[in-house]
Amino acid sequence: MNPLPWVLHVDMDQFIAAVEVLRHPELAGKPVIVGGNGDPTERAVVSTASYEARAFGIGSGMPMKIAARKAPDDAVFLPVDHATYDAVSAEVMGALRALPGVVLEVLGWDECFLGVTTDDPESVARSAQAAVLEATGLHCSVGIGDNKVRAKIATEFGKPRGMFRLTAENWFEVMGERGTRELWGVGPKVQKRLAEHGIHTVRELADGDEAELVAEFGPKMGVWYHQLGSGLGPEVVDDAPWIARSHSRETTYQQNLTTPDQVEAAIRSLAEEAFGDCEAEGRAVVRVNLKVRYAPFVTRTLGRKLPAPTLDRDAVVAAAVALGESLDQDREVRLLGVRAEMEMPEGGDRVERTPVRGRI
DNA sequence: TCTGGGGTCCTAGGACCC
DNA sequence: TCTGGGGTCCTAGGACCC
Repeated sequence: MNPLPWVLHVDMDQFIAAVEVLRHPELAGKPVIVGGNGDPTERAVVSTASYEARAFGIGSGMPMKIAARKAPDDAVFLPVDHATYDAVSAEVMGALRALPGVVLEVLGWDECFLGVTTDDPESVARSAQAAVLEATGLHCSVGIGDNKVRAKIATEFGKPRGMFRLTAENWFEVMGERGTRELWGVGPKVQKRLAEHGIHTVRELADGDEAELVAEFGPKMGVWYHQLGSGLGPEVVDDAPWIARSHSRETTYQQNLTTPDQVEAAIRSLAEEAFGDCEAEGRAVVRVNLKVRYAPFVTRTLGRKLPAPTLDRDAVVAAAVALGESLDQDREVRLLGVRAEMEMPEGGDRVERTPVRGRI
């Protein structure tokens, strides 16, 4: 057989919960729920629930208060511990990067793409699983594809601890009759808009009229969604170091902010922290955005380009505070974020990327 | 019922210039 | 007085992902 280029998608099984069980073995077999500071009465959401907790209908993204109502008496709530997950993630990536002949692209704490040219991708997948288990004691699933889209989607069929191959050959057989929501990059809004055009399944999307999709979603996304229906996507795994394009800070307040003074103090503090990330990288700030959630859960964004790229802390904070003055002062603020966008890296030319957002 | 915090990228529409 | 088309930049907002 001829060696061919393959894309493998490696995804840790219930990563955060598994890390917690690893260091607290007595939790094995119990419903474990990790989120916020571990107090289920506070405003926060679930980061990860163990398989035992999922059996009670608890899942990531769910408010902790709701999870607490669904959870059985022996459930364990734990705080999110970023530093530990960072460290374990680095071990996982290190073990995978050491596999012979692979290019590794990190997607998040608990997942990555591996690019490899081989005539036996399943064998590479087994090696990857063994390497991760050996290095960390954790299990992972692997999707094998002829591009990133198919590899990513394949992983779901391999969970837990398994693998699945999805290519042009079996794409429609596996995905054709499934809903568009199962595609990577199609969320609830796009699913609904597609349905309004009579497109409900993956096959219907592939067979859809591209001009109609472009009219609905614009020149880039229209074409992208159409191709997604056929499982088409980028084939190149890129190991270039990831460079952040923006930094932000966001906080949910346990009590709503009700006065202009409280809002200003919050903006000042968040802007200083976000600026600190830019400063640490020595990268100038070009614009400041303010993201605000009013009660009940309405999001507003305001932004301002700075007169010139700057590393002046006071100028950045002042810009954020000035934006805050145009907020609706009559409404209560529950969650507030400040985003400080940074100048693009030198050279400007950027790798063509998957229009699937959210790198980390 | 109650909804995190970190990101990325795309689009619409207005302002402005030639 | 009535009026073009194209390009670029900017702000605001939307959608999605982990």
